[in-house]
This record gives sequence, C-alpha cells and structure tokens, in this order.
Amino acid sequence: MNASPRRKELTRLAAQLFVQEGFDKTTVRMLAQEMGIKSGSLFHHFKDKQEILAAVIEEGTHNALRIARRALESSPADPEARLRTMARAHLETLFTDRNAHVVALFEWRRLDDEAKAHLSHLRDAYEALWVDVIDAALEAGLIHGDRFLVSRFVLGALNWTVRWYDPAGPRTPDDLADELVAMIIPMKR
Amino acid sequence: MNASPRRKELTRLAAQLFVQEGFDKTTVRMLAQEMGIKSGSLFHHFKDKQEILAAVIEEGTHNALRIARRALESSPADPEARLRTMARAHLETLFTDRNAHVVALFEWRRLDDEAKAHLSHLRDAYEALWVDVIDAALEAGLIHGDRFLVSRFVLGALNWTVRWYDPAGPRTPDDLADELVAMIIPMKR
DNA sequence: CTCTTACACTAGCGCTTGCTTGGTTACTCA
DNA sequence: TGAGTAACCAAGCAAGCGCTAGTGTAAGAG
Repeated sequence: MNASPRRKELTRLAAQLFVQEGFDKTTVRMLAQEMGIKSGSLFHHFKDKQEILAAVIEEGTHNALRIARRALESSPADPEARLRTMARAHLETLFTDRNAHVVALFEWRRLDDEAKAHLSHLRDAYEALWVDVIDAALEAGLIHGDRFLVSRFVLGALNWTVRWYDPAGPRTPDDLADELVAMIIPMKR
Repeated sequence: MNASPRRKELTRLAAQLFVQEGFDKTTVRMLAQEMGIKSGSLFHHFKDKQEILAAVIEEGTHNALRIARRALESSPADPEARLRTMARAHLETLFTDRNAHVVALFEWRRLDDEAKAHLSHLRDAYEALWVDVIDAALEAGLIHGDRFLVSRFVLGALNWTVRWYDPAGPRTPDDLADELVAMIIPMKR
C-alpha cells in the first residue's frame, strides 16, 4: 500500500523489536520510542498494531520473491545449479532481511484473517519457485523421494537456520546452502 | 517438582491453549475456565503464569528423552538403523505430545532465565543422543558432510514438520522419518 | 472430635494495554 | 502570503491484565 521512505524505516525498526520481544510483548509505546516519536503519533502512519505486523511481513516476503527470481534468471539451467541457486537465494534473503523473516516465520499466526489471505498469495508465489526447481531435480534423477516431502524437508532445514546460524561465525550462508545441497544429492564427493 | 495427576492434567490443558492462542495471548482467566475453576484458584497449583509454561515444556522434553532412550535400547546396532530409530522416535514424541512440543519450540523465549537454565540441561541431554547417532553414521560413511551442520539440518527438517504435517493424512510419522533418512543416505534405492 | 491439608471461591487492587481526541508545528505550493 | 497537508504531541479513556487477600468447605489423620 503506502510505501513512503519514512514508513519503510519505521517498518524496519518494528521488525527488529518484534524479533527481540515478540509481537505481543512489543507495546505501541516501545515501538514509538524506538522510532523517536510518541505512541499516539504512531497511528498516523499505521491504522493499528496489526497493520505494522502486516507491513513487516509483506516487505520481507516481497524481497524474498524478488531476490529468488533474479537469482534464477542468471543461474545456469541444469537442475543441480538451479537447486543450489534457490538454496543460496533463500539463505541470502533470510539473513539480509533476517528480522522481517523471523517475524514472518514465527508471528504469522498473529495476523488477522484479512492480512493472512492477502499475504498467503505472496508466499505461495515464492513456494511455487521451489516446487519448480525441485520437480526438475527429481525428474533429472538428481534427488529421490516424494516431491511434497522433499520440498518440505528442505525448506524446513533452511528456515530452521535462523534459530542457530551465527553470521559472525566462520561459515557464510552460501556455505550452508552448498552443504545442504550436497547432503541430499548422492555421490557428489 | 510437583507431579500430582491433577497438576499434570492442568498442564496438558494449558499446553493446548498455549498452542491455540500463544503464551502471551492466553490469559489466566482463559486457563482457569478451561480447567473448570476460577482464575484465583489457579495460583494454588502454580506459583505464577511462568511456572505453567515451564511445566508444559518440562513435561514435553522429559517425555522426548524417555522415548528416545527406550527406542535406542531396542534398536539394532548398525548406524543406519539407529539413525532411522532416532528420526522415528523424534517424530513419535513430536506428535503424541504435539502441543507441549510446539510450545517448547516456539515459546521458549518467554521463559525467565532461571527456568531456561534448568530446562536447557534437559534439552542438551536429548540433543546429545542425536550427536552420538550422527557421529556414528558419519564414521561409517553412511552420510557425508559437517557433523554440526548435518545434525542442525536434520533436526530443523524434523521440527518443521509440526508446521505442515497432518496426522489425518495418508502418511504416518514413521513414513516421514523413513523418507528423510532415505533422502540423506545416498544410493539406497 | 478436633486439626490439618488441599482446593476452591469472591472481590478487587494496581498497572498496562491499544487506541482516540483535539490541537500544534513545519513544510509545500499556488 | 495564505491555504493545505503531513507529521507530531499531550492527555487520557475503557478494557483487560497478572496476581493477592481473605474466606469457606470437605476429606483424611491423630
């Protein structure tokens, strides 16, 4: 909807607080203070607290979709490279927009039905990219198993990284992606 | 601590509500009503709301540890069987005690420091079982990769199942476990 | 036949919550 | 210069929150 630079910055700050404290424990007064305004002024930018949450999640998911599409465009066409590309792109978004994605993954349930319906479409579009890539890998005999289960397992493993991965450590997100792909592709070393 | 059957039943009900509503959104009045008492009476059983959360998580983690240990005892000794056993045991607990485990996975941050320290030990004991099994599988050349990353990926994939698995569907938890093991073990079909 | 213990109740205190209201300031553009 | 508008503030309301205090009651122990 509204995408003023001010609102974008406020959304970014909100994401950070939502991750630190959780959506429910984050009060409008905390949000306002972090933004350098008073709690009442917050409602000039957002209709209510719900809308802030929706803005955070929309921003994150939108970026994920954009990054994945661009990565696929400039990726080699063979199934293995495309699989690696998607895994890398997934982790890239996850950690450049970490706050927004942690909120999207763990505070989704706090959205009202209307926002959920709207944002589901965005998320589905993203997951469709994965399904394509995994289907191609299955057809090429690169990996084996049930297409539904494989994609769930892979996305689960990747999403769970936000719970333990430390960007200050020795491994880059690309390292993680490569390791995961190597783990599910037989006989590659 | 206290483990009266009454308290256990109250804990079970609390777990259900925490999953439905989230810990923060669950009020002591909702908890009391679900338990068939008034909100004041709740504090005869639990010192405060925090303690209910700790009780839920302790119960769940304790069961997980018990089930995994028993499963390993009666498992064949070869690394592949032990890997499958752990995966099956993990999903078995996850879905027989689903509510408690969802709370443990997604409301952990709401625990105060004291409870966190106490429960960390239980969780570490459980994860140690995994590390053993995965180390053995690596040494046997059954799987490849970094031991740290492999265990994180596997646990991530398994834990994420609570977000999409439907027990009413055609697949059993054992099916899921077997598929995951097949996915990461090369050349097994 | 008391004493104790476990469990429940009523009533409400003190505080925080999301959000509203009515008004002020600073900037833009005709 | 003056109108319009976006951004903000001070003040506070109504509702809901976790939790406490004080009391009642029934069952088992001595």
